[in-house]
Amino acid sequence: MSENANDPRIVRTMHMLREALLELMEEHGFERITVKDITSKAGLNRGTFYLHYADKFDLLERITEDMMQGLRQIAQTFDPLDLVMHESRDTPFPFTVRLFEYFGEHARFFSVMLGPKGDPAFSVKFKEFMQVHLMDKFNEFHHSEDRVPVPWDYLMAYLISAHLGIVQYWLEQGRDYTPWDMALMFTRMTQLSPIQSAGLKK
Amino acid sequence: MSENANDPRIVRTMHMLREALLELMEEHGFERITVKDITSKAGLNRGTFYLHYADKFDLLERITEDMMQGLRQIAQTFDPLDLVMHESRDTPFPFTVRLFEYFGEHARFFSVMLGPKGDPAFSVKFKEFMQVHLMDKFNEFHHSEDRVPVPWDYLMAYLISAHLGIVQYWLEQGRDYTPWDMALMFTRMTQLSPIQSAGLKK
DNA sequence: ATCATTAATCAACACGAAGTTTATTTTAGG
DNA sequence: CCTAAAATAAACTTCGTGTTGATTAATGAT
Repeated sequence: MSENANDPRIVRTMHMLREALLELMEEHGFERITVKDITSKAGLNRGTFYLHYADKFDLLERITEDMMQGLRQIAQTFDPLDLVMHESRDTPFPFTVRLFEYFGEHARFFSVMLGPKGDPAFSVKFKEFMQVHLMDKFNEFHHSEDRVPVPWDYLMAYLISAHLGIVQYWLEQGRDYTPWDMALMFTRMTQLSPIQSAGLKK
Repeated sequence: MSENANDPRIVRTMHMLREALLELMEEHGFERITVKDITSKAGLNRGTFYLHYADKFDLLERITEDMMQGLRQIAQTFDPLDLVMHESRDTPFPFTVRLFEYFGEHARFFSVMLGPKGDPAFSVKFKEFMQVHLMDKFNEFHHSEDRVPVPWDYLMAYLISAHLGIVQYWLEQGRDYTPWDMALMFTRMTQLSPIQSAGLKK
């Protein structure tokens, strides 16, 4: 054989461990979970766990890294032309729609990780992602430092956290709107409020 | 003696355990901390811990409850007249100033708990507090359901999370503005952006 | 200053999970 | 069918937990 990551047994085992962890996190939160819990929920031997992961932290990190990778991949497809195309119309960025679709596809992960049983460090990662891929696109508008009612960095913190809150709430509500609706909310909120807070427009 | 909570030994011990926990959380996060760590950092016998708390979760809950109690006490002093008084002027609510002073007084706690090593469940508690004591005051403006660009509950989630983000960022930055400045930021942000997002004003 | 009360310390204990190791069984694929 | 590697099984050490009983130290009232 000699193959490693392609072995169907490994793929299957890792998948079951990941699913088991997320299910347990939903119930008890990461803190209360033991490796024993994970493997018994996955129907695997406890020793098998250590064949693939160092500990439960390692397992969570691997899952997280995969999800962030997925987000970065979507971010690559971002077209700067969209900024111009959708500036004045009341339509969402296709890029943002795609993001919400991704959240929906991996709803359990994002729901747990961004929820009350989740990992606050992940929220930070997530915010950094939004800073780079959503906010920095708008920073072209930011040139003059004078006469702004609110410091620029605080406005950024405000907006990023606000957007995170929207995603969290959407997941909590069981995704009661479509990704398209949500992306449109994003667009509207970033176009109506923040620009005025920054003092760039009446 | 027969006194209980007044005994200076108890007060001293509990205080040292609380301080030790917060220091350790800053370093390693709650998850990695053991009761052994806490007591040895506090310079106390491990058995002493169990004289006062059931486990490390219990300890954290007690601290948290005390802090929330402090917040609720401040919230009681809120004067509805402030809403009218400060509506059009560019001045912060005294109530909000007082809140930021409180965050500053207990900066270590809030900084840790709302930070990447903190407890996401606390952020939820904190949001609930803001919902009740900040947002619900403004809900008078909300009467007509039709023709709003963004659903009301999503706007609330947006605003609350945004405000939380401001507090978090302020603590991260080492409180580089005064509580007065911060409260003014709150006032400006809630007055400039959200009302327009709600479609109540051009 | 003395003394009864109670907190804090110390040592020992059983228990459970962690992480490792070795031998054995099962499974995938040439 | 047969080989390589993954999964299982069982044993083992280590470590933290939560508890208990005996001892020492401190507090506050007399």
